[in-house]
Amino acid sequence: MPWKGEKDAYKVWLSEIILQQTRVEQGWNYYEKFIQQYPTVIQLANAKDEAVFKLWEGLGYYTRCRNLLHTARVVRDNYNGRFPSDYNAILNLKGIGNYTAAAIASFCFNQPYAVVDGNVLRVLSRFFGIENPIDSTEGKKLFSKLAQECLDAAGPGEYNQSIMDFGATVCKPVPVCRQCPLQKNCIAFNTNKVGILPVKEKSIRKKERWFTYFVFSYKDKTFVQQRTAKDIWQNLYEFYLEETLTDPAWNHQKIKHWLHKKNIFPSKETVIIPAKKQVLTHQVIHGYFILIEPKTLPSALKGAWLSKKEIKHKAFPQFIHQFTGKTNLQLQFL
DNA sequence: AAGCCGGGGGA
DNA sequence: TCCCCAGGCTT
Repeated sequence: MPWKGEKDAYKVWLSEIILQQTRVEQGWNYYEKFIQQYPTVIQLANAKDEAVFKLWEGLGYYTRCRNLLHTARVVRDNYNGRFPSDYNAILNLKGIGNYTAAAIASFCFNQPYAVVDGNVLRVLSRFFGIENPIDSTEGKKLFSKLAQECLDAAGPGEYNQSIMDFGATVCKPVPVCRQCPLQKNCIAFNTNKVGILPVKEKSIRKKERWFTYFVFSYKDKTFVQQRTAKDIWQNLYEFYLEETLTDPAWNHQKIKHWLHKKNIFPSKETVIIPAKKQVLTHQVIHGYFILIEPKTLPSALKGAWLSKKEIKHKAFPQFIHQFTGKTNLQLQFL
């Protein structure tokens, strides 16, 4: 792994935050961009929020970005720009939970705290044949206690790296038992339960939502607004949004009617572009982009009219980015 | 204790 | 499709 042996707490922290629920191949370019742009935690702390969100754009779980900024500023202001080495002090920083605190404490300061992530849960549940659900409260307690007991106190950092590497390369979701050096003592292997471990009890129900984005452009500017509600994509930007519970099935007649109610009159034929659906953790977003050039500037909209250049510096969710970023047709329109 | 938060890739 | 990813915060 590219970060092997890294001791700089800023770099370890940054990479751990970026890699939370994120594959290495997906997150590593972002890590390198961040380090290049902000080589020290002080420089990150001094950055403008919008610039950091723009750098984070596309990574998902955007509260991580908000917490990243917050913690960088706490480290700058309360810890003289150096990460604390005490486990509980690390744990108290925003965006850092049990896993990340143990990772920083053991990798950077060689303290005896066992990491428990998806890899570790898989390895422990299989090797010891534990069928308690890993997402139950008892399960979490049981596994973190067991992990702590297994920890090699002589080299906690190296032990933590090793068990995660093992889970990532051998004891994978679909494991390579044939190559496994622990096969002989693995309870799951010997009782033919590799396929059912680890056990999870909760399954996520996904909610369907329909987003119609009206892309208003007037002269060389486009209307955008920032998402502030307690909902997905907080702090990111978007176009004018109309949400429905079912497929609005837009056609030109329906749009004309909708615009008329809002006292908006297009100067030319509108364009309807079905969006590519976006699957999130708890919901599926479907929708449309409807391009409109009004005759006069609609006054009722609460937001900003920005030029193409200004829009480039704002962070948008991937659902919108896949639309603004791709084709020339849409770029010309913007 | 349960629900919520993105986006991508592999089987 | 479904599952998983070097998880954490809010209610």
